[in-house]
Amino acid sequence: MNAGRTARERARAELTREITEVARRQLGTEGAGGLNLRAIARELGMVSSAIYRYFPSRDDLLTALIIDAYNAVGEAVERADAAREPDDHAGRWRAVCHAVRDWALAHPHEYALIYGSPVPGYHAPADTVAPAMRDTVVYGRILASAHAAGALTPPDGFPAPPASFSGDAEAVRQVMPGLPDDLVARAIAAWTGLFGFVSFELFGQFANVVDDRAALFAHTVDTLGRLVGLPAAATG
Amino acid sequence: MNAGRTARERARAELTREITEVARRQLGTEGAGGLNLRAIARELGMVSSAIYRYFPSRDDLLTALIIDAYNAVGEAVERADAAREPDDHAGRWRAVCHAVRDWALAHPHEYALIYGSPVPGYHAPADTVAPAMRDTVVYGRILASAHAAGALTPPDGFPAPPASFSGDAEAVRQVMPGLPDDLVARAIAAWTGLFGFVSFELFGQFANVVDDRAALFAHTVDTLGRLVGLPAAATG
DNA sequence: ACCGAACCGAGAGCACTGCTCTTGACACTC
DNA sequence: GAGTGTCAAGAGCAGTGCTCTCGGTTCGGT
Repeated sequence: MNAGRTARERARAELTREITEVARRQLGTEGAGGLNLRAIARELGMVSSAIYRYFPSRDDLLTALIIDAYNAVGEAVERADAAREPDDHAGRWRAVCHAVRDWALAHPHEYALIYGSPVPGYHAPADTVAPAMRDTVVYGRILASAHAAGALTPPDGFPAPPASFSGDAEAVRQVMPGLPDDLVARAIAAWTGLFGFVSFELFGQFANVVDDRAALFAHTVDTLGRLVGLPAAATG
Repeated sequence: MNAGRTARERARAELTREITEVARRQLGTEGAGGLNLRAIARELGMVSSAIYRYFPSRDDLLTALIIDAYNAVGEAVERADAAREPDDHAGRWRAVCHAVRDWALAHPHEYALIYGSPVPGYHAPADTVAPAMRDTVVYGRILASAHAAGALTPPDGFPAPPASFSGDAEAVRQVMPGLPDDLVARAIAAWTGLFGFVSFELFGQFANVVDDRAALFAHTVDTLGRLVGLPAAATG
């Protein structure tokens, strides 16, 4: 997309990219909130006010980083999913979950930026919602395809969702078409459970409690997958 | 604990309390990171440097607030648990989960402070670990007592945790004695799932997706409770 | 080829932050 | 009552996000 246009525009695009790059590195060492326009400018050998030619405010820079982060985790998830055989639904689920955790462990501050507490005073603009959905879409696709293939055999003995849930279930079915209400509810529980685990691990809630987090995570993923009806013991 | 001592010491304790109180209110409107020593001083009619007589740094004030928040949620959970009949394990589980969510919804910024992304540059001192355990201890006590009463009938068809998990399970059994490894693993999944749900709800991940969050939460709590073996349909 | 307009970086400056240091007044202890 | 430790106040430092103005460069239309 960078091909044509004037020299000025190419320089602008290049500098914009450099700014976000330095900002992302600064985010990696300092965390959000420690994001420092003047330090970015210093590292780029320019003056702080020049940054404002490219980002009208600190929040706009943050928004760019948030979108990047959503896209990064979304891409990681998509790649992990694509690497599996399409009808290996349990394998895809497992791969996707581990992709989320691996990405989070590799980019803790970016994970915190999108799945941690919202930055004070910052309110996400509409541009973020599409990238924010990428991983969820993949997740829904896996379950929908598993359900369509008749590969979901959810364990019973679990309560049914209340009738009032059917409206929300219908909305969620946009990303996982065909699933009945009770499986939609379980899918949400599994999805939030996944991120709950990763957040606990990343934010230090497991300190001095769980040591072999990788093993427990793998087992938790299997348990949550089983909850939505994926087959229990596959090869991996 | 405030009874004796000199007037000076009482004044000091009083002012310390007032500072944390104003800080907590400021936290509620601005969120952490927006916590502003000068504004606190202004509201108290004193000069900013005077604050440093009571808290050596902004981080120490934050630590006090974190401890307060852990204690607040811990107390809410303890109260919810105590209000139920001791052998109504499903009811206690449900009450505890709803207490967590209710408290979080009532104090979103304080929840974010302790269960959201860690504050940049801040590292929790040891004083925080005991208050941080209060809710977990209650949770473990419920499951342990349910297990001891033979009230846990976990659904089967779920995978067993790997043998390597037994070490961690032994450690976790300090707060839920008697539970077998597989139930310890499921208990952690349920606990992280609970906070994953609350975090998703509070941090905006459910926006435009789930509408009737209270209903879905109640059902998720029942589902997670069933996962660890609590009876499915009780009166509530 | 030129010329006005748009864009650019530099720099000064504003209001604000956390934090430090010094000063003079007060309260408590002996 | 003298001496000592504690206190709030104030000035000040280094740093922040952001605004505005200033010359220089580049672009697009004529």
